[in-house]
Amino acid sequence: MKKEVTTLKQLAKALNVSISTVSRALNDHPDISLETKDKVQKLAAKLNYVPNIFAKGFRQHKTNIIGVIVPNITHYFTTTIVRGALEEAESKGYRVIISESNNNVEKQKEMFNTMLQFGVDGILASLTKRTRNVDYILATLNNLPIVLFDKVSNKIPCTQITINDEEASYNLIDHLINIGKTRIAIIKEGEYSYNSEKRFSGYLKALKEHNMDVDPKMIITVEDISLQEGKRMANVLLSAKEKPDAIFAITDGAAIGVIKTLKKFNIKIPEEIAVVGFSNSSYSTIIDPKLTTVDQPGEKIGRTAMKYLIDEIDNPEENITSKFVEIKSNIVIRDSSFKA
Amino acid sequence: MKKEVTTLKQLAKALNVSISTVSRALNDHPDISLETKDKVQKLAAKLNYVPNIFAKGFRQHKTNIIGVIVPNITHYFTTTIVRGALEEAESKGYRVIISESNNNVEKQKEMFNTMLQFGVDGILASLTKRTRNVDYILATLNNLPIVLFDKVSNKIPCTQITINDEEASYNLIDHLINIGKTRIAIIKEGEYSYNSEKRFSGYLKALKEHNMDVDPKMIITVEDISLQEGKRMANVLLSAKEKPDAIFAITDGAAIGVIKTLKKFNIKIPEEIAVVGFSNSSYSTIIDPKLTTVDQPGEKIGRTAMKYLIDEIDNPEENITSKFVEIKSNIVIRDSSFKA
DNA sequence: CTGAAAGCGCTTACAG
DNA sequence: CTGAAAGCGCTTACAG
Repeated sequence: MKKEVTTLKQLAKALNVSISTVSRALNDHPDISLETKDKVQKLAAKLNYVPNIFAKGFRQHKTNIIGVIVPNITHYFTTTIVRGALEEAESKGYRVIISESNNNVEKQKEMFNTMLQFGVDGILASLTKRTRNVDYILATLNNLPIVLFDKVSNKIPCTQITINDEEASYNLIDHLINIGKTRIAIIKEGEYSYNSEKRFSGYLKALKEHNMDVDPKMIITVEDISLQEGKRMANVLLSAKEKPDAIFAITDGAAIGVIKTLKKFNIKIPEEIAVVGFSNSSYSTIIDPKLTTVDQPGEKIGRTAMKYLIDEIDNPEENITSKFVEIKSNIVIRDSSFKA
Repeated sequence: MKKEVTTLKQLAKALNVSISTVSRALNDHPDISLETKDKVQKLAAKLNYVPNIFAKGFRQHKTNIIGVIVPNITHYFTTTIVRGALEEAESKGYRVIISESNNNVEKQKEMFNTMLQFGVDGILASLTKRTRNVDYILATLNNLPIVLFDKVSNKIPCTQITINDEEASYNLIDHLINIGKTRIAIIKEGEYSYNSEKRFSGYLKALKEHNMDVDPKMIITVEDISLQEGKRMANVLLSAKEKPDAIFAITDGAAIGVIKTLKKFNIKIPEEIAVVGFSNSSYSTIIDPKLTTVDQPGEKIGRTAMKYLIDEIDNPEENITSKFVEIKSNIVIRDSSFKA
């Protein structure tokens, strides 16, 4: 079905010049006379000539395609990152192939391979939560620039873009302490989760700096954090002998689960128990009370990551090195922790 | 930086056979002896040979890449469609290039052109709301198969996948009437919006079939429907002499805006005023009361659309024809319209 | 059963 | 200032 498309050959024939000349004229090569350039370009425009990117890329070992791998494309935060990455890529003449790993390590491995096979110029990836084996990623890194974002891994020596998880988390807890909370619980994931660990260490740091005790009963670790787990773990926390007066759930989803449970028991938020989340997802203003959380600038993360990647594609360096870039995020204080 | 990759040539040299033979052996061509196939395939595996898809595609005038154009990639419904489309495409050996038109007609036009230039094998698109000029799409359609989904246009003779908007909307209104509502308002968009019009006609149809009057005061049309507009328009409806006893907002976002306003005025939902939306977005269970809405099976829409597209790519037909496919959606009754 | 050769559309070092 | 030729990695009709 693909119809005939104008080629250099046809232009050359119509104008009685060589293909080389047409190619140069179209690429504005300095050698070509203005006159020739002019007539070539006019005809090209008239015949709607578009270069065959793949012939070109094939020739130059470049496809102008960048692969993006994300664990779950339905997450709002992810889509804002993708949007930023797309904008940046398109403005520089690149196209983006997207794939979803569904948090499945096997699928992720397959993605890296097919991306390589499809000849992408570089890969932007956020890893699945449980990425243990990174051998194939290291192997890929030998062939292509890779930039990681959000879910990164310090086992991979490449550029990694994250937000200031630890600092933001510290600020959240600091805020809770400042409004008088003294018994702050956290709902987090295990040490396999990069982001969770960072947020947890921000939590610990804040408590320590305020000389507050760390009560193991107030530290809840779940396998896979979610709204459901938030609900469940709020129940667990409420059944403690000494209840918390604030709960930090390391994702908005879980924080919303917590709020739902607290509301069920008619617990006043934030007076009896304050709740804070992380992400500033679009849910955070739908829920009542509106959620205090950390605003993660997704588009900026996406743009920044793509910028670094394209830069590495354009200026290949021999030695691959780790580089950690933190994007600043800010806490957004709302009714779930503070009533004006 | 792109490193050396194993090629047919290298395999041929190493095995002392011709490139043709290697190519055939790898493609399991019946002419080749089992013995040869075996030794070629073994070495290929050992050297980690992956075919260069672009050389192949270039040769065969096929890229195995499909372009997907969506108005806004951050919409949850859109992401579920994309997920379905990705799954289907990947299972058939295709990759997907995604681009966002940001509901901008100029950008959309550019997308179609660069997709063409990048040599995609087909395009899957959801159009921007205000697509008037479709000339360039018709021109593209001459070169490539196009399948439209969600935001479609009957001005373009191609396969179009939507949900049963009219029917679903009819069912919603029917439900409201059955629970005793008699004064049902609708918040919709103008006639430039395909989906809005369909939903509106379902509304009218239901009223008519129940012999209910259509009160123009109960029909609110906004330019661009959103949560904010939902809030605003709920205020307008509340200031009417005769208030509605149910409000149908044609998107969940707007319905949530309506609920927020009603709650502000302490109006009982659903007793005084019931609220229904459309989409079954993830917000619909976050809001209190949970929202009655229409579940749109996004993944199925995506899978179906991609299936049709790939089918058209594989079996090109000479004459392009319109084909309308409706995916069934179901209403989900929740607290905002019915208290058990 | 295997190979030599042409060609997909483009760029570019070389020659003039 | 312009052209002829090689080559990117692959497939396939043709020949043997």
